[in-house]
Amino acid sequence: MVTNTKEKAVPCPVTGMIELIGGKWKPIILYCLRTDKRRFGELAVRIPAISRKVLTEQLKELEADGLITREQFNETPPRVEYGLTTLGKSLAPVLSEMEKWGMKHIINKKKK
Amino acid sequence: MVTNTKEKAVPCPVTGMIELIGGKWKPIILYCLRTDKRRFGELAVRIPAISRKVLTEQLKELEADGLITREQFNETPPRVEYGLTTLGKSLAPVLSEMEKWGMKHIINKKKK
DNA sequence: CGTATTAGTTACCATACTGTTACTACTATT
DNA sequence: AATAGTAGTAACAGTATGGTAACTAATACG
Repeated sequence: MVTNTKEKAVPCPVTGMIELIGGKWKPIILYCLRTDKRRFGELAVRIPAISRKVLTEQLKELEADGLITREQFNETPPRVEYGLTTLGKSLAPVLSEMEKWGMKHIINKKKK
Repeated sequence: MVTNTKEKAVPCPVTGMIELIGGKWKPIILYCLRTDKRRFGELAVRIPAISRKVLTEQLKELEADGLITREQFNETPPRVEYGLTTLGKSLAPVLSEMEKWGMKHIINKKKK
């Protein structure tokens, strides 16, 4: 975004943020991981609307962007745990504000 | 999102929020309107990467969702001003957190 | 032996999203 | 008379995103 039309374009911090977590699912996945590490199957249960394929893709992207960690245990059946990196944890205030807003303006309205 | 796997699915506040402002452009548009009302052309200049068609669409959706107002002046050449509604203004803390995060973790990293 | 479990992958398809180009109406300016 | 400016719209095209179903490996259980 250009913040001053008379000067050069300035990279917008909001734009940069959207590029990282802008997907339909990423904020939800991060929100789901905010307190604990979770296994792939756990995430799938907690976010029922997402397909496993898309969940895999989103997790890969989040890992590539350094927001989450992936820990694989070579057991049978296999076990994988996802958790937040320091960078991922630093998103907490953002997610928390989103949660607050959603609680106030969406959840309450639906009850009417 | 299901917040407790043993009970029924609970609507996730983050999910609801994403549905409203989850697009690639909506947070940026709202961020752009956070301080002042702006004309269509102004928005187009400040967000150069968006096409006019998509800008029109996104503005319509935001208006339909009650987040922004549209004021049309029947002059020649025509003038239209967009601004935030009370609901739109209530998003300020969310956008502000996004801005802070972006400043810290994206803008600074690019300078390296 | 047949089935269940976990965390995926692969192939294929449908829809959503985004972009480009050209066009509108009306007036002021050159 | 031609051009510029505003805020779009219409038609069309391409890309991105998301979904389904079938399949994998290794072991445990009945």
